[in-house]
Amino acid sequence: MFLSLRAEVEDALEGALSTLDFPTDDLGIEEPPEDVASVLASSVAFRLADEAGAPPPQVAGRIADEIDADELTYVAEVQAQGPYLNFLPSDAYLAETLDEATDETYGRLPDRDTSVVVEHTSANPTGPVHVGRARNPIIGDAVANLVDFAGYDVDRHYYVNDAGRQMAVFTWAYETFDEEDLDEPPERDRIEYDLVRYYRKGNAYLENAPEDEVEAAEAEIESIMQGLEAGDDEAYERVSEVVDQVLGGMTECLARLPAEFDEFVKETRFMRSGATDDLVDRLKELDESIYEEDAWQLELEDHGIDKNLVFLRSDGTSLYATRDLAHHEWKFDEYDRAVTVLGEDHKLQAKQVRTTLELLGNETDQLRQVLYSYVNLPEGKMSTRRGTGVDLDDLLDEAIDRAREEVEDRLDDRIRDDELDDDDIERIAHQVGIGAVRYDIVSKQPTKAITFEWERALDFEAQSAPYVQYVHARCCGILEEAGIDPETGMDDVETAVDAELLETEAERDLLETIARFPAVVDEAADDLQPHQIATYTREFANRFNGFYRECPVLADDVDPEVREARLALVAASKHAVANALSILGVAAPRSM
RNA sequence: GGGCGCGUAGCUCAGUCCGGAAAGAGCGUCGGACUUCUAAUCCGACGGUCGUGGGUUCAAAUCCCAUCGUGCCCGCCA
Repeated sequence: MFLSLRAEVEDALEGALSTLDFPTDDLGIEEPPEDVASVLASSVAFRLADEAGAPPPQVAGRIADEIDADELTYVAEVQAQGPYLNFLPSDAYLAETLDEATDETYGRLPDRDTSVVVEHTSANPTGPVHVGRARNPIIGDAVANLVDFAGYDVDRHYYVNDAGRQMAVFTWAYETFDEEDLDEPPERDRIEYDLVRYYRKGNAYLENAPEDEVEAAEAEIESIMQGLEAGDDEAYERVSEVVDQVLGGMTECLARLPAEFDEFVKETRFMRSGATDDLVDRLKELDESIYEEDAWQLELEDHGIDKNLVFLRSDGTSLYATRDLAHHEWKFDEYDRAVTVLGEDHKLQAKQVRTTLELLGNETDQLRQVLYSYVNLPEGKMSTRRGTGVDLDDLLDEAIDRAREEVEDRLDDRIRDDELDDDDIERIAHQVGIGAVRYDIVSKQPTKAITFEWERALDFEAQSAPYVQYVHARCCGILEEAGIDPETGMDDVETAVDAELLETEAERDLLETIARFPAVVDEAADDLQPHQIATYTREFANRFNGFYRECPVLADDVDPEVREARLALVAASKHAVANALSILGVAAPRSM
């Protein structure tokens, strides 16, 4: 609805400016500050002051006079306030918003008939997911949800690095050592916690064992890598035994967030299919290709990249980057667009990949990269190989535990009786605990550095998930009290209500905020920035709480018609906040 | 040394791409509001030369230049 209003304002303003013989290239349309009653404004009068030979307020006045608001549907009035033009919303605007928003899918944009693959997480299958990389699945999942909600057909991919040296090391260690060689029991009863011990053991061995033993081990590792390169089934199966098990465990951990995938794409796939070999041949043909120090590389200096991209080692094996190029060409074949969420340490590599894909004749506009910076510990980086770091499972467990304590404490303090049973408490603890962890991460710009601290990560105070979740619970509470089941009975809400009955400022503010939701989705999806949705949920919650304070819905002294209108407003609010939370991947509790 | 991020209240952050209305939240501090549709809420107060210095503009947190601090990267690793 906001988008229609905006289009209408643009048209009207453009018309008025051309009638007055002013240029129309920049309409200066902007969103006014909060304390101004309009929904859209324009500062165009500043720019026109010179040309008009009059001060901005006078110019604004002339433009306002030129627009006949009676001819506009969504604009009730155009006011010149000083140098600014303000467009006030009409009742029709609010009525249509209310009508649209009482639909469950409110905010979802029309299908664009465009497929998008969102690749995220793609952590090496070496062990438990740690918090250092937890931003990736959380941001990645939210980006995928966002793009999906914005009307694209989305597939979620996890690109599995199963051909790198570390997987050969892991395979060798898994085959070489036995349970009794390991120092510690698994930290948790799940397969990746068990197997990571072999990986750590293998790495420690390679660092500390006598030289001749290390050499023998290296020979074995090398033979695994050569086997993979040759597309050898036996090597592939040996590595897969480790990869599939570890990945299975990691998938369970990620599912707790929840972050789920449509497909796990292994990089060995592109070695076995011959795609990597073909790609190497094509790379060799490029003008930028050179053969130096026995290795094939690409000189990208002319394209603003100082570092050469080696694509074939002197021993004839490919590199991660080579396979990733083949992987990207495959994605371009299968999808209209590709989005990759990756850590900022891959930035240079991402640039090389993009440039090289372009040199190979690909349309790289369809590739977008979302970069985030890692979460570090106060004492430094987290590492699976060294076993330093906080496991994501532990963080989630702790968050749930603290949320449970919180629920129980609050239950004791409650003035009202809430009929929360043990299942409710457990459900709320999960929704709030995990929601808080996700929200904390997804609500910030991904490029900001984060240092992990328990207290901060587990802060449930306002401006975090529970604040927004509570608004949803309040909506559900009102609906239930009115005899409507928020999960199944939302169709029972009377939607053909008179929006003019919503006459208080709090009601209109809330409705205007609801009206902006689809526009927020549109812009956030364009920018691939889910944190814009989080910012919106905060504003929304703020507005809703204002309404909740000022406007009783079910009280006895509320006029029945006003009651219906307010109930519709609550239903609309419920949909807006539930959908916004679902984009963020944060649960929307029915009670808390 | 070079490339790319980040720097806004004591703390954690929106706002910066696309310049406009005396800079917005939350936490913390202080003071208020539960016989009311759930107080994980709300209301009020205190708190800022938007890292620093220049420039462009009618207008700069936002654009340009310089500078300082900080993070990441600069492997025939992934």
